Amino acid sequence: MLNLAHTRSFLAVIDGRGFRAAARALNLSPSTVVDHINQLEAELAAPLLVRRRGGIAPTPQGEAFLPLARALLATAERAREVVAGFPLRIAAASNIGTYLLQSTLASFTATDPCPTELWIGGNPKVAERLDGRQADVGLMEWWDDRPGFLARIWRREPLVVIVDPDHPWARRTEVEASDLIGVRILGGEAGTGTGTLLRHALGALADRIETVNGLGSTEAVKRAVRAGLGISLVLASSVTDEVAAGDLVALPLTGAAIIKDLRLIVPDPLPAGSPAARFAAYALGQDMAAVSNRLV
Amino acid sequence: MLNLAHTRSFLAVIDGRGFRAAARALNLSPSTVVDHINQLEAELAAPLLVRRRGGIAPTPQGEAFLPLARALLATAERAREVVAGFPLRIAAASNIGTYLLQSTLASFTATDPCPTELWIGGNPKVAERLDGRQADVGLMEWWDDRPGFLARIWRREPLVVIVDPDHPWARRTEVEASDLIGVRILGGEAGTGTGTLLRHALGALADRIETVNGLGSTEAVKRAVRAGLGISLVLASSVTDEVAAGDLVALPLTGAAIIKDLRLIVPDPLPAGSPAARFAAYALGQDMAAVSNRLV
DNA sequence: ACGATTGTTCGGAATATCCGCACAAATTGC
DNA sequence: GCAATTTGTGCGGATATTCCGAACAATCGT
Repeated sequence: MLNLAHTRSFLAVIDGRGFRAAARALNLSPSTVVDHINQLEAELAAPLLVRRRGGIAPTPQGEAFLPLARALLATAERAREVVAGFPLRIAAASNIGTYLLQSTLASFTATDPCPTELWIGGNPKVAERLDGRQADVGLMEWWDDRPGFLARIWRREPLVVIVDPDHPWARRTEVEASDLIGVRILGGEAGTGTGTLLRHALGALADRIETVNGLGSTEAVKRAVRAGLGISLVLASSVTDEVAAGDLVALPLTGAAIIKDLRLIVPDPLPAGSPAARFAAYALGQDMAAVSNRLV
Repeated sequence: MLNLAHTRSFLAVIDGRGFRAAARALNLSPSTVVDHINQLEAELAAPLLVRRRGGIAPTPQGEAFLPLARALLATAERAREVVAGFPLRIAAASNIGTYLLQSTLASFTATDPCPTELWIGGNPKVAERLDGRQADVGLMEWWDDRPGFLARIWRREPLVVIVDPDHPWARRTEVEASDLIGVRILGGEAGTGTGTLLRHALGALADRIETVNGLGSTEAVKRAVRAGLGISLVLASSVTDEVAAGDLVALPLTGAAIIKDLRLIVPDPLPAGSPAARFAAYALGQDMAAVSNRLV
């Protein structure tokens, strides 16, 4: 089978009018270029170059091969560009995508200027997009270990209790898990990420909490809390602005700290050097392949 | 650098809708095909195939790569065809080309149907064509060891004395070298292949022979001998027809047999498997590479 | 005639290729 | 249902390829 590296050497020899110049242009040793040409000639079973006193010249076969060789290399280059041109499609769960990912993504694209597409939606939708290969990287609050993917914990974000500034707890510096009993908690209903986490953290007290559902987004929850409709548990990062502005009060949970493990998911045969691999390496601060059990 | 063998495996997997079928089609083991796809994905830094329950499917990148991969393989194939389509250009000295080569060439093209071109001319012209790369193989009576070529003795043909049927020697069965003294010999003048050979074989008697020049071709020599203008020394093979028909009498030389070494010449970096190499191997009954000191 | 340059061969270390085997998961057959 | 088959995959190692530095022959410039 024809070898593109050998073909490239042939073109370099023609263009550089010599083996030495070709070797210099390709960062190879001259003897390697000689090897390449010899193998190319053996492969095509025809002499391609006449080595003569002084310079070199293509044989008729070499002359005929020349445009095809150029086409070959150009096509290979175009293939690389076309494939590399595909944007990195990130799918993130809404609060991750809205509050946490932006800065990471901005600094990533600053160091690695590859086109990216960020899609934000609910956790199940993220999983769905990963499954349907509509996303190259997923960021979500849980992962169900379905096969064909690798999952790593990206960040461990604590949940904080948020109350409106007029709430009785507004002056407190922390909240005990047991304080949550009997209080109306907005969001965090059973089945959601936060809800599951909440019930798990409270243990035996889990069935005595009171949650209100129907509030889709974190933004809606925040508005409801500010309106004094109840308290809530959200990612600390999602309320930094409101806390700074005095619109909301965030209180850490003590006794049973609730940590949300935010996971980064990639399809398992993850080609090394691909945008997805580069982003994962950047986000995790380490190469994903380091912990993968596959050749990537 | 992109690898065409890997690319071919990719196409085979797509076309065969699976790794196993691809491996079968390419006479490879399935694990090799897996390797190829993995390396291709690493090379292009993008996933190309989704391995799913049952079958496989190309990713968007794979879909985009597909036509380029096909173009790549098609171009490589066309390159091979174009280069292979060049005819084998044989240049032969006139008597070799006229009397000896025809049968060899005919049986060669019967076993190896590659397009051939036979050019017949004088010995110096043959060397000239080799030097100017207008011939891929040369067949001639001597070789001056110019660099860049390999020479092998193709055949060792004895020269015979030919006389016309009415000549006093016509009833003899052989001729002594010393008999040639004082006899008018047509052709064989100093400087020609036969002339040099003749003088070398006769040794001390060399300066006592009488040659007539001005007869270019062997055919002209034969006509002159039949006309009783003198005798001559020619390749035995060049007069088999006339001897059989009784138009000429051929007599072997004794005492100092004159053997003409017919040489086959090819350019030195002789690509293995090329038409020239195949012809040389066929004509010599052995691979030229076996005695070459180069990688061919 | 001399050194500088060029193409080449040679031997070796690093690397890639390819396969047989074994395993896991999914599919098929009964 | 459950075993048998099929399919993709990971692993280890025999084999081949790749690539280089060093040394050499031939050529060119001056």
